[in-house]
Amino acid sequence: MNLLYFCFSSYLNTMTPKEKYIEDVGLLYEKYGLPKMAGRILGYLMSASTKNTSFENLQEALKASKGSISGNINLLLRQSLIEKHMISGDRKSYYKVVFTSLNNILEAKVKSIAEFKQIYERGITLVVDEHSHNYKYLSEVLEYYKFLEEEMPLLKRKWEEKIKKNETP
Amino acid sequence: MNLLYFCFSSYLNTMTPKEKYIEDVGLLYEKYGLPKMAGRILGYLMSASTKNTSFENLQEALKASKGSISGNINLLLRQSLIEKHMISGDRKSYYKVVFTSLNNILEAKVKSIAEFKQIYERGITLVVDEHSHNYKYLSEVLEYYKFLEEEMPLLKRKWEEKIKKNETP
DNA sequence: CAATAAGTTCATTATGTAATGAACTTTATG
DNA sequence: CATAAAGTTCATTACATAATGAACTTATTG
Repeated sequence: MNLLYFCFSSYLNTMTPKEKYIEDVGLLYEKYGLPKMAGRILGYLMSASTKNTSFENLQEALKASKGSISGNINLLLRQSLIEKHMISGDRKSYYKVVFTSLNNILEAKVKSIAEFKQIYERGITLVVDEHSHNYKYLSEVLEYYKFLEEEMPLLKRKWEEKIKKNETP
Repeated sequence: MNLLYFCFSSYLNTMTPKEKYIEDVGLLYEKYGLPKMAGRILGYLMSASTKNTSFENLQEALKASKGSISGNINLLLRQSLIEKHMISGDRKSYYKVVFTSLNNILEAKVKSIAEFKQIYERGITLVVDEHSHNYKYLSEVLEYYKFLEEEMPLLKRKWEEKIKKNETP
């Protein structure tokens, strides 16, 4: 993208659908706790039409510093949201979104359920009066989280079975 | 809490279990997107042994400014996480955690599922080659979100039935 | 082995969000 | 109706987190 285009596009406030998409993915992931740049990287990788996306590609497309790209790539690698692959005879690193870990989504949910469940369990030990509003409140919420904790593995299994059916019809 | 206690407790790094609890609830909610102060208010309200908690109680317990308490109370009210109640002959406002909206938890989840689903739907329109890694990736994730979107209402119903049984045994 | 490419590290700067506190509005009371 | 209590608003300050960019490491190639 050259300077002329850049000036025009920002003046007229136009973006290609792809550029818009990248920014929106960035914002969505930011909303759910990742750095915006990490989200933008995911947006670029997800909407990429070329097979191989390098560090350099990302830097140019997202117009960000090496440091930021490097840091956020490694964050995404640690969270298994992307993976690195190499091409023989080429010293660059290439990245793509991870295909396998769909259950990551549910697993993250299960984790957060466990965290809240613990907080409610602790809370209940601090409320002395068993007839109080709070005691009843905390007990019920706790029940709900226990329910969710039981149900999540069932949901996971249900998904796995559905996949199996589709693969061997 | 007097100054002497404050100096001691911070110097020795001791906190009552309740104080520790309030801070931990604050951190947990901060992690999931609420301002820390809003989380601390929830922590205080949840672990309160007294029936009525006023604005003033909160301000004293959390050692925060009126402005911060006010802003965060109203945030929590808007999100239906707490509710206000009045006492006749008393011009103060009192607050408590909301008992009813357990399904808020699931509903928030359903909303976030819808947001991600939309992002994947948009992404798929940007990837031209139907045999590419990304096309397959986005299609599968999209399937998964559709599955979750279908399952959530079922889960909700299951919970409601479980509650009904417990109420009329 | 010098030169360069690829990526990392980290001190500095920038940005966004939250808390503060003083001034203000609203409501009640003697 | 003056006074005070209860809470809100908002400009300012503080804080936490992210991005930058230059110096650095590591690997590669002519």
